[in-house]
Amino acid sequence: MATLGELERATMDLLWESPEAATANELREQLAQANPAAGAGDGKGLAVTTILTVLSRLEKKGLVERERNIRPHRYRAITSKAEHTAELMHEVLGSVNDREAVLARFVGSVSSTEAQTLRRLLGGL
Amino acid sequence: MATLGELERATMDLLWESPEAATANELREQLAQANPAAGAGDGKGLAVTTILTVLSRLEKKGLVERERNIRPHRYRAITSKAEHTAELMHEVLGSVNDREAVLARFVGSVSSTEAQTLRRLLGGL
DNA sequence: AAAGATTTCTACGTGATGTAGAACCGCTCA
DNA sequence: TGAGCGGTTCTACATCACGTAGAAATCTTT
Repeated sequence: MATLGELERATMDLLWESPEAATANELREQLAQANPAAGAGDGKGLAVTTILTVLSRLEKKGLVERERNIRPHRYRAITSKAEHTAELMHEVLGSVNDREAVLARFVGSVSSTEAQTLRRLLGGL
Repeated sequence: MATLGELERATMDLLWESPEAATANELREQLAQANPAAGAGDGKGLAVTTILTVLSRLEKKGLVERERNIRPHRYRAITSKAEHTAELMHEVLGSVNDREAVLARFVGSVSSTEAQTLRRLLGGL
């Protein structure tokens, strides 16, 4: 799994929140809305081609898929954000030998309520 | 926490395994040993300046500190690899709103033995 | 002081990412 | 059916991170 740039992440966040597949233009507008052109306020935000480029790259990275049959292509996230994030965590964890040591520190610095959540999720109740 | 390049990671791995602080030259040799010059075998591997540059960057990133008072500066990792990895995991987790959803998927895709480990670590026994 | 060891500065190549113009393509409307 | 138009792909440039290292500056040691 690769690391995402700022615009890539913003785009993914929109796609992750959208239940429906979105078009590049829709995303472009949502991005403009969320990002009121901090600084040089040109009003319309990014160019559509920019969004399309980013979407293509995200597709290449396997995070996004699109419907090519309809004309304004519609894009959707392939996995949920939660799924993706969990995978990232596993990936990080997979880069070490002593996994237990890492897990120990990981759960060690979790809030007590979250620890509770974890116990529940582990079926330990 | 930033993402590490290949050489940066290799260097950190050496520092993480070393109980003593190491000099750039020592690291240079260890890297040459671990990496038998795959391809153009020049024998001595990377230049010392290369190692020093990488170490400076790692220092700037807050992963490494050095003793400047003695002459061949000695470098040491500031945190353990386990600590660092656990922090990374927390960082990833911190980038979402629905933490529980992520944790659910995370523990859901852990081996049963590892789940056992987690329960133990959580004091659930 | 000269020579050697060590560190800092400066710099270049490459790849990822932000950003977008130019060109191409299919559909609609006059 | 030809001109436009919205939409997509190609190509391209700037910036930044990282690998890599020479040149220059700075200790150490004899």
